Amino acid sequence: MRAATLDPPFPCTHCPLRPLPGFIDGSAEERTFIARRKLGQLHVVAGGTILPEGQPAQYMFTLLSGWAFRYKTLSDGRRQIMNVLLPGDLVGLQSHMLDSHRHSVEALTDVSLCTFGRETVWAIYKSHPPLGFALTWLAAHEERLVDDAILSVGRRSAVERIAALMVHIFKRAEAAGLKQGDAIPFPLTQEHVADALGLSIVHTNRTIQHLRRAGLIRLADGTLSIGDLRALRRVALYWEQPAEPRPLF
Amino acid sequence: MRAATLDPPFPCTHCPLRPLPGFIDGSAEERTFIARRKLGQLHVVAGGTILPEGQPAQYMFTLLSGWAFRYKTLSDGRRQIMNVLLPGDLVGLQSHMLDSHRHSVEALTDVSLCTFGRETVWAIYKSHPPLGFALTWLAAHEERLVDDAILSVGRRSAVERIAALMVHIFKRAEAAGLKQGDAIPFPLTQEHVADALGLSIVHTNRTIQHLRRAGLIRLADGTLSIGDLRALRRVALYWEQPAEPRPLF
DNA sequence: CGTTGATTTGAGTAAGATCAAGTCGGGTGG
DNA sequence: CCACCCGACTTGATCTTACTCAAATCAACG
Repeated sequence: MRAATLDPPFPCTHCPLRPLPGFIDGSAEERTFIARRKLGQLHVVAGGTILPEGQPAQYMFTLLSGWAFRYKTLSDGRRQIMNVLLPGDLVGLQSHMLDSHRHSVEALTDVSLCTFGRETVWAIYKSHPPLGFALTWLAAHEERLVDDAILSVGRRSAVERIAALMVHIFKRAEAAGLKQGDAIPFPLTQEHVADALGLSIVHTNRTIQHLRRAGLIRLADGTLSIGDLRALRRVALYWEQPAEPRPLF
Repeated sequence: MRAATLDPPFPCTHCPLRPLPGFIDGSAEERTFIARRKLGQLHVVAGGTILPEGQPAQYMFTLLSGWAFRYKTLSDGRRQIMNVLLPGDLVGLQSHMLDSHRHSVEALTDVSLCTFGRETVWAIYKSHPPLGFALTWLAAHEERLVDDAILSVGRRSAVERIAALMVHIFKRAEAAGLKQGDAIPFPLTQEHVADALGLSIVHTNRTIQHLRRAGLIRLADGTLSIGDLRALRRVALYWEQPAEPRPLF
């Protein structure tokens, strides 16, 4: 399943993410500090495992391109997806702090990741306090995403959950520069959606169709577009604060 | 509902939490740094609001004594409890990073909190890198708790959820030094349990009774004890790593 | 002693799960 | 080129878990 290669460092000066409006530039000095620390790019094919639950943490990554997701499983195989990971997202910060991976991460599409060594994290705090702060910021931000997710899974109905997830992913993909026209790529299968929302596949399917027939989402061929965002938000009881610019490592 | 008073600083040298085995001591220098930054103790009565969702973040707290919980609500009132807070837990770190409270925090019992000002967080990163690291550690740890919670809510049955919650709270209360004999205080009502697990009150009640009759938990008069921890774990499909010692602010 | 919050019980219902097939499209190998 | 395979998606039928509504109990408290 796993096919991974480590390429020589892609020059951070040509980082495709940094120029996006959603990311904080940081000082030139900080940027070169990060660039120097980068070990290279890891490529993982769709379906491959990026981090395996239980193993000791070794590297930390920034997702450079492609989609991934974070999940846990129960011993009998039931799976819960905690979060979807998009370009710019940090992979493995939590694992790094707690010394071992408390969840798995799997590539949803072919993926490339900027790779950092274990010692980098500590170096950040010691020599670049603002970057240390940024790391905590990212941890707090990630926690907020999971907080939102648990609200959905615990208290929203199936339609509301699907609607909320679609809005959420749409906005994040947009911020990551993935929107083309009025559509974003949507590489999740209905099984992924089900596992993210605590629903069965069958019910997920019927609920998606319901939203499709209501004209609230267009979802086909791995592409999602939303006709009336406000209406979909209303269905989901979902209002988020406008996304703040975020640090990038 | 809210009744809060701010007392003059309780001397950190007599901190009742620091000596507990679950907490990291830190250097004497770090301890005095924290002690100096402490503004005083905030007391909130049971049922009072500690942080209100939506408001700008102003203070950060360490829960010194009592129980609290973190939650979000949907616009129609449905409530999801994300996490229970015990002595030693940091309150409002996430809010601090994201500038405003993305969730509410309510006191479950009468509560007292060590209070820190907004500027303290930044000072930590600038002058005490290891404490900055510890802050991120705590954020990562909190995220792990929510990750575990969403696994329960999304993929465990009602019995499994209740069982997992009981084990989880029991172990955490124990680590916070709250175990007396083989029992811990359990100030949550069944409504709290329901809102933490995404269940209705009625079903929560029946499920708790089920576990009681099976002899797996004793829960009465605000007190919880567990006869056979291993058996309860088996019911919950719940195995956690042994708790690591954690930083304390 | 009435009120209030928490827990409990009963009855009926609905949302969503499970089981079982079937479709559809894109590879793959003969 | 075509048969067939496989994964993703669909559909139908049935069943179960958990929800809703309603009311009773019970203890604490003023």
